[in-house]
Amino acid sequence: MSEIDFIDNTFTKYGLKKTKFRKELYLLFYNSANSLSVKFITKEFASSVDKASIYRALDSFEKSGLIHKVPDKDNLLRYSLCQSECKPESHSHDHAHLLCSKCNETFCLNDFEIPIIKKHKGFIIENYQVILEGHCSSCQAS
Amino acid sequence: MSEIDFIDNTFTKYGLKKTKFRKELYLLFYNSANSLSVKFITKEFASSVDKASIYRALDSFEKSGLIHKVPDKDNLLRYSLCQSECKPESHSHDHAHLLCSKCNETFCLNDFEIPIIKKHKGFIIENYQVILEGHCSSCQAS
DNA sequence: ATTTTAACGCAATTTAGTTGCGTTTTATTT
DNA sequence: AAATAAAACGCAACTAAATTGCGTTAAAAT
Repeated sequence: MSEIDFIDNTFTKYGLKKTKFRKELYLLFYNSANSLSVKFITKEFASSVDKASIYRALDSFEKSGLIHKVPDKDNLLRYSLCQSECKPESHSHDHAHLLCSKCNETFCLNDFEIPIIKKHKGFIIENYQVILEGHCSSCQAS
Repeated sequence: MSEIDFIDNTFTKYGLKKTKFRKELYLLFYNSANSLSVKFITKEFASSVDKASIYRALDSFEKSGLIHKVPDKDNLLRYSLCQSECKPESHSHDHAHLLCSKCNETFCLNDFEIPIIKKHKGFIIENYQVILEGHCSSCQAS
């Protein structure tokens, strides 16, 4: 199945309209190894797409379970493609994220193993995330 | 050593001026089990202190190593008293935080054990945090 | 007591993100 | 294929968090 077909099927599956912009946006996530910040996405679509449309698209993608929020060094909105099969209202992303303090990128470390904990000192834990702060491979030279 | 003396010594140690507001602010952290949001702090000082002063105080406290940022459910600024001895530019908070999805509070779980990892797939990890999402004890009844 | 410096209040500004609304485009139904 | 319904769009206005400039006040050092 080609990328285009995959995106087409996915949009149909989640009842998303296939507009030029939204397909391109999803493709951007699909072809990106890392997470995408709103700033990056905005630049990518330059003046061709309004920011309101970008925010609304990201929001509906997230609600559909296509992408998920990831932590950002500056506390801004940042999203990453869902690897596992996510459904609306049941995102499950028990993998670690690395925030590079040099390039400010966020990387998903899908193979980072985390022990599953469900209770701790009276707290009921439903979901958790591990944020690693450091330097990514590209930023270690400088 | 009384609280007051402790705060006095700490302020001297880090070259912070002992103003009424800043001493009260630090005391607020000192007497609080949990983290404090800017909204809470603002309410606490009502109209007596300007928000600019609050933000500046928090910033200088953080730079001095007295408090550290903690994650917030709504991505807002939130701080917690440093437990270990932190120095400017070398905060180290390898403990977990629990974000309660009902009351939106953030709790530091200082006794939550995390295995120390320093390298992973080319990444150099300097610091990390674990964010647990769930319900705190007070919010389980409802 | 004087000077220096950090902290202050107030107001204006910046920036991320949201909302309202009329229009366009996609999907559905006839 | 044409008409209708529904989602997505652009534009502009708006909200709220956080920051900054600046003249004034208060604490620390001389």
